[in-house]
Amino acid sequence: MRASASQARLIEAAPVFAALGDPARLTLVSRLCSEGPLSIVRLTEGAQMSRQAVTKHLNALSDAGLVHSERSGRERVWQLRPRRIDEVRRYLDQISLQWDAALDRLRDLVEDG
Amino acid sequence: MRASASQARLIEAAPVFAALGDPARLTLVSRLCSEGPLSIVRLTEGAQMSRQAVTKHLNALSDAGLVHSERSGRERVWQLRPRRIDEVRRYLDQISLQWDAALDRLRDLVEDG
DNA sequence: CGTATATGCAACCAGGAGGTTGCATATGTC
DNA sequence: GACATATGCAACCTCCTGGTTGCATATACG
Repeated sequence: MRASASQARLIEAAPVFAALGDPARLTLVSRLCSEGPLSIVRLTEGAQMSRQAVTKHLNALSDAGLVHSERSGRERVWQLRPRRIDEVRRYLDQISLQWDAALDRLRDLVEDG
Repeated sequence: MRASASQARLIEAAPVFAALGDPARLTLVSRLCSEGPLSIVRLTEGAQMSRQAVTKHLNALSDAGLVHSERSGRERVWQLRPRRIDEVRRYLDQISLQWDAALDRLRDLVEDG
């Protein structure tokens, strides 16, 4: 596995990180975690912003593949996509692995030189 | 562990995710991973932006605790803080755990009801 | 049908993010 | 000291983000 290949894969994670990088959105994710699938109105209760703002954040999370929704009667119910979370975790594992490998190479350089 | 407590901890991760949520910054992180500590000029080579822009991104990563720097002669050398990466990974573990717990609760509700 | 609820959509607005350029400062080298 | 290199700092600009409000639409319910 070349560094450039794994780097290209890592860069794909940027939109996901960006989606998680907002306190309001992280709060929504957390609530969907602890309370399960919820409608927009339910998610707006307790969130200190308008329903429309909540919808915007949910769409941002959806674009990143972190949540998905389904219309149910006159409600739209949102829930998490845990798979995507696991993918992000694997991205971070990749960073750690690359870092460990870099440390090894540096050590070898010192020893060889 | 109450949900509100773990949620509060999760929200603290937002700035770290935001720092990783930019392709340019993820590229810098990746390069520091694969090439080890680098000066600003070295990091600017290959990055398609000015040295000052690179510095801004490095400062953003630094604010999030993901990198740190040290002056060495007339250079400033930047390197990763792998500990912070591990912390973020633990945040994601927390999301997954909460999600699994939520699924269990939902299943119990169905069975009990 | 009429009414209340839940959502969708669009216009609008302030502030910050990400980029640039220009210039000042610090360090290495001769 | 003179010169080249590496960085720091500030002003400036553009665009996107995150928020709002207002109104339209869809569904439940009597």
